[in-house]
Amino acid sequence: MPTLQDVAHRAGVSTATVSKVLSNTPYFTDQTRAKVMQAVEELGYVPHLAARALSKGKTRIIAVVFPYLYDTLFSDPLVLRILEGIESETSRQGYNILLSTPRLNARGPDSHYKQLIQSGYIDGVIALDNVPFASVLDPVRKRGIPAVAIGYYGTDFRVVSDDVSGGFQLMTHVLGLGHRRVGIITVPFNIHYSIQHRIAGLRAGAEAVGVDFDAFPQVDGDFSTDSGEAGAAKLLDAHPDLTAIISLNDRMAMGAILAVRNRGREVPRDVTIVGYDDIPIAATISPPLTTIDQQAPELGRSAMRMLLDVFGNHSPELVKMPTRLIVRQSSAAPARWREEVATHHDSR
Amino acid sequence: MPTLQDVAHRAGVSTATVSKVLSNTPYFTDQTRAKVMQAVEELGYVPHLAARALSKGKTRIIAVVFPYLYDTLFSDPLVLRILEGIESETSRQGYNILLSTPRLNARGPDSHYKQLIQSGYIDGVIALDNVPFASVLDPVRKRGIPAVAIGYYGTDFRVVSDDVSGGFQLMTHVLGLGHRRVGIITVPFNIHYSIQHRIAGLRAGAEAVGVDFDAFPQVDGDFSTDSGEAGAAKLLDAHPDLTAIISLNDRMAMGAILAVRNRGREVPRDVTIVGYDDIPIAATISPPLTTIDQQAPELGRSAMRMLLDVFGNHSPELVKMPTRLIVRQSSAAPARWREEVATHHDSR
DNA sequence: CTGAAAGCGCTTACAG
DNA sequence: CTGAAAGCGCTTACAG
Repeated sequence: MPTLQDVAHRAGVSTATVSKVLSNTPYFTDQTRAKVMQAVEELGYVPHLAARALSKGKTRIIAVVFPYLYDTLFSDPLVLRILEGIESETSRQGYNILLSTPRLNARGPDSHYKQLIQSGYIDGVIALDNVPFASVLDPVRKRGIPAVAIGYYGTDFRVVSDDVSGGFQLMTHVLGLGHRRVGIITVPFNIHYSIQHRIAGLRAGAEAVGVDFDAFPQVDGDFSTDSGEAGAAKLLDAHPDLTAIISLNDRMAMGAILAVRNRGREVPRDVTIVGYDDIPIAATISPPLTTIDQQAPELGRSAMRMLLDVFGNHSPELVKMPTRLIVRQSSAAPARWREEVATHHDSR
Repeated sequence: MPTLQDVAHRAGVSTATVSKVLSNTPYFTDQTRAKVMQAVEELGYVPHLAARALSKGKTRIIAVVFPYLYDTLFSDPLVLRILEGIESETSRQGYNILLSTPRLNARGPDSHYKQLIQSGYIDGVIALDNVPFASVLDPVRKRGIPAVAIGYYGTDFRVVSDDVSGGFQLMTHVLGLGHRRVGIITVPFNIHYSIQHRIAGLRAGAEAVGVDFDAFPQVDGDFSTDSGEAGAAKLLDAHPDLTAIISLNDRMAMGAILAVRNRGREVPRDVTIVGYDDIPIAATISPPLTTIDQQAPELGRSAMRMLLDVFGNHSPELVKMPTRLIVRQSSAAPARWREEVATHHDSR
């Protein structure tokens, strides 16, 4: 591979000159500039990034860190959407993505990851950081590397989805349809900060309509479809009069739809089901799912833009990404069910 | 950050000694070894990867290349599963993943990607390479970087799923249930090599049972759920007597289920639907989908292991990953439908 | 068994 | 406007 030296020789100038011309320093004759560019062209010269990294102290590599907490990391479509957003902005800016999925437990992330962070390979970090018991950003902060978190934790510079508003939209939609017996499938608080905010939003939504949130039965799932099915089963069996179930992610909502069907009822005729996330599949299942769009790709893009701000020594403010209620066919007014319930039961 | 020099000073030895001790060269007093290790410990020394990369010519960075061809890249669950496999093996071996998603068209991949490949940052490449008109591995080959393709194209060292066998399993399963009027939803040949092989497998399966494959109607989709729904609609409207539809991916199969329902029929009672890929959602939709498991994570792991072989100057043979037929509730014998069809129609 | 020295390919004050 | 030289932090023949 041709080096800077080779280019310098062929152009008849010093390596310093080549370097400066290539980095677009001003104050150069058009002539030298042309000579250099021609030599670059003829030799097919491409800068050696490791060498540049060593002398500049900058690698143009961004570590994208998704802690490997649950097995859901690689089965969660949301992760891929966020990655898509980060990638689009990152490549547009000429940065590269080093994908890191450290194992994380209460004692912190694994040592291979910690070495990577300290290795000088990384200009900046974008991390999903949403668990209370440990942060993948601890070693990053210690090392003084610019970092942005997508989540409620770990650093001053953060991008979050407006989970409170999402919860609010979901609850007011369901109550607005006329439902008053609503079950909720959530996830243990300590697993995920976002969930706490979504719950707060649900509560605020109920209060706004003048309904007692604490009267609504809740069960815990673990994000998986199976846990949603089990949770909905538990809710429906304990509270047969429920007309709606709010699930705090889409996959659990899909499980809830199955549970409703298994009990010989229909969605949304008998029970309204709403989810959260708007994963790609949500629009195409049957019935298509009413849910909250988090704008995951935009979350990722926004994080990368914020990181560039941090590079520039700015102190960007928290970005709170608005959520959007996506109304599809899985939610409907409860009226019909109430009218039909008597005859429906008789006909069995 | 402490450097090798700092460690050398504190341990009272030369940098050469520190370097060699750390790289586990033999021939050292236990004493010097201990002194060095202690200094490393006390200083919290971590090697600077860019410096090491420059002097060794090795970065321990693997580029994982997913060409950005269709928008399906980031909405295809299979991609995430393959990435999961690559990641697990890669991190186990102490390598890092640089994720690259070059834009690819007939003139080849974009120039940012080509620069990256030539930049000296990359020790090896694992690429999804499955389109006939251009290869992301061209620049890699030119640069002489070791590479493994997951797919039918681009390099001598390849890992593929046994698509022929997958097609064979699918067809013999459907025919084995007794179906003889089978529609097929595929994708234009020129988009994806795997599809050609799956079709060949379908044909072989039909021939093995003594059925004329060419008598089965085919329509083209584009991998999306919507296209599957449209395709199935076309098939069912043109051939109302079909009792089974084979879709060459799961998302199109999910669309096909919708199309069946929209026509007032049921899966699998009236029409059997089978898919391909076993994406995570396939098990949890209603009815759960009969499909082919490609073992995507194992495909990824296997590619990384093969790359290590190539690093070691071996010439690994093509790996053909076996597929597994996953029988779920979306497929059933057509008998019942045939018995009921008359009365069923009358009752409308 | 250990060290001095050159070199990996770039960039960047510093001079001129 | 251009260049000589030092330096980024490591590794690796080569000596001893």
